[in-house]
Amino acid sequence: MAVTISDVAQAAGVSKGAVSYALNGQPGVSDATRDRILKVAKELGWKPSLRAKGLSSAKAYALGLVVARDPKLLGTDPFFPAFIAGIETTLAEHDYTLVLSVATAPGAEERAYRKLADGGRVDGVILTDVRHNDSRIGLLRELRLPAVTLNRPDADSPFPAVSMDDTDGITAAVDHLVALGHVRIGHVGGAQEYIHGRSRREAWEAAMAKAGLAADLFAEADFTAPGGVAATAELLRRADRPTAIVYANDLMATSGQSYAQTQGLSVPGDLSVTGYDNAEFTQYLNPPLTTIATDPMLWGRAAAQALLNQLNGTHSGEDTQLQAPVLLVRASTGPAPVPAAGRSSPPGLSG
Amino acid sequence: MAVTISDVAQAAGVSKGAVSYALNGQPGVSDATRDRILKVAKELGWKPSLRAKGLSSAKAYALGLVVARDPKLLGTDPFFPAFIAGIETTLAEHDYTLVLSVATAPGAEERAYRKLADGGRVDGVILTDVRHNDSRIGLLRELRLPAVTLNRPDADSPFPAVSMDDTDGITAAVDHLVALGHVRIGHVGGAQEYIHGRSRREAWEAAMAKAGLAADLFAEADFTAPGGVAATAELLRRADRPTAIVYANDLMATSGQSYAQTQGLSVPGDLSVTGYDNAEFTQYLNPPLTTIATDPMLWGRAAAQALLNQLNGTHSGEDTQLQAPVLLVRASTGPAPVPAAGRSSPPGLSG
DNA sequence: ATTAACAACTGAACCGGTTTAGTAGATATC
DNA sequence: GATATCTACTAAACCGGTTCAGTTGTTAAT
Repeated sequence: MAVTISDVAQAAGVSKGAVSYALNGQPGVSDATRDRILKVAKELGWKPSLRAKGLSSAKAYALGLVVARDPKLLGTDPFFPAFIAGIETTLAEHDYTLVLSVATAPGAEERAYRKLADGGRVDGVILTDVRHNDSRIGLLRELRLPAVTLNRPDADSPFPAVSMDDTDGITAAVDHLVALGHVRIGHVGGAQEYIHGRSRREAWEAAMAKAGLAADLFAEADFTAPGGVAATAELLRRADRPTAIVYANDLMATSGQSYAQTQGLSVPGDLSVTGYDNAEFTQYLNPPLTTIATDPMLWGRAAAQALLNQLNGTHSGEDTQLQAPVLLVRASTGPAPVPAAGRSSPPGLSG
Repeated sequence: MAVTISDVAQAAGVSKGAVSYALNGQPGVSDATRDRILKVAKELGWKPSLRAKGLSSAKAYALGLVVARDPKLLGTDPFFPAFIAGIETTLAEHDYTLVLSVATAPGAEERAYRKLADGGRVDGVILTDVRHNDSRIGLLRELRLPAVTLNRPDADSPFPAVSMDDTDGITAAVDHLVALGHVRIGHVGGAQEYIHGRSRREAWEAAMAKAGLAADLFAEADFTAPGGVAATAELLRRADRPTAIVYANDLMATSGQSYAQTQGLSVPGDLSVTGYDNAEFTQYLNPPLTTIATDPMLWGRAAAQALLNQLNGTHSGEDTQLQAPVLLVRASTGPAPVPAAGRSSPPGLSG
């Protein structure tokens, strides 16, 4: 068997308690004794059992993350891996690990949170993809599970939030398009059930209003590629079809751009396109995608830190506000097309 | 505080031991008593503490996965999210959770495994991205941490493996290109340090040999987009440049295709391209990418199952062999170009 | 000189389960 | 009728830490 605290205590000629004090830097042992104990512990290669520690101190030394996504969609989202990497960089500095749960089926999400809470597997969870009137907030309160939310929920939430304002990025995209002479700038939004779906649409509306333009070219989609195609098709069918579309994420922008091209439109000649997230593949699209670069890793770091602070009681009480994302201009945006005399539709869109 | 086994015992008028027997379906209690105990437990809402269970039964009820990747690269890989989702579907049926570790810095990988092993945070780990002479195998043996590897390591490994043969997919891609009349079929390989990097190259070589073609158009890259660009550039600079390139993954194929297009080559007119993985965005490329569709979710399921089997001693001793991936033909592959008389290079490649 | 305060430790209780050893009562064995 | 066997249970040890309540020896205060 592995070496335990008793082995160390015996080898050092002290009691278990003394070893515990020595290890945890608590008073109750002299410096000389502490050094001796630590030396013996090192020699024996003692690694305190997390299980025993957890039992006696009623902590799990783990944080939970439940990702609710269609598995098909999961692989397409560049956010999570980087976000998780960010969480890890924070946890690596503390004695915590990350327990990841993927809920693919409906209903599985709540079960996942209960599973994490029930046996005391985690000390707290990070809530992503916060929804309008998110039921998870009540659930977590009922389960007495500490949490941190990504962005502040619209419903009343007792949990600290780590926010990254969408407004600036979307505003920058709209401003960029306006500067290029675009007037009919559409928006393909993510599911409005998600607060980041909403906030991006609201940011688009606000930016349009600021520019004195009507925000009437909106199509709701669901952050997926097929959804992006459908929403793009809908916007392009309109009589006053947009000359530019601001998408709520890269995947929809990618599929939307691809769809427009198959319809005979030139990007950016006939249609300018912007994404959101700066997924790496977007720079290899044809044309490379103008998009908004967020920093998911930083977000992960901050969220984990906020949760740890809350757990050890050093939470400031204020939400963490992260730096706003920046617009990356690439080749998918260009000057607004000059309307050709006597022809209102571009080729390929006659249907 | 939460309700414990003692509360249940007291409420049911039995000893703690009886409750434990009743809960775990062990003999030692009559059916009548068992029912009564379970009923009381349910009424009180008792959820046995995983921590206590873990301490007394010396189990963590968790599996570990260490992902060693540059954070930049992480978000681009469609494999992991789906793979993890697969692991979860298996774990959901058992009382296990997944502990995820992301190692971004060099050296962090070994630390991550040690961290998981030391405190007894996990009962076993799943090893992905197995490398040539992978040092982790010795490490895990030293740490006495059970494991399952994805694909069988080339070095001697005591751990069961879950394998998905690359050969068939790559062979199908080469055959497809040969059928289209291609003769100079190159391969942009992943890092040859990885056994899946090697096996894909070997599969390409074997398929070329089978078709009576020379396998001399090889360029090693590293599974990243910039690497794909560099390797593609190298192949296209050759005097006998390829008319088709089989890439070891989608990301390199994407960036390689993009690079070829910027050099004035038409895909597939001048150059046919195939990927590997079937990342969702590949169908929205311009042209959509011919690629090889694996099933990472299935792989995750199988790996988790194999590890659980090993942990409870029901491991069969044989490696699990998964179904081979299939070729998805899309528009990035087409007939080999007919050499134009008097011109050996296409436009744009004069430099 | 006496008491108080304190530092440095020990022994034991405790966290919430599992598991072993033991016991009482019923039933079977000869 | 004495002994063995089985069932259904209990009490207590145990897992490996943390922490509380004492104990001892030393220094400070009066």
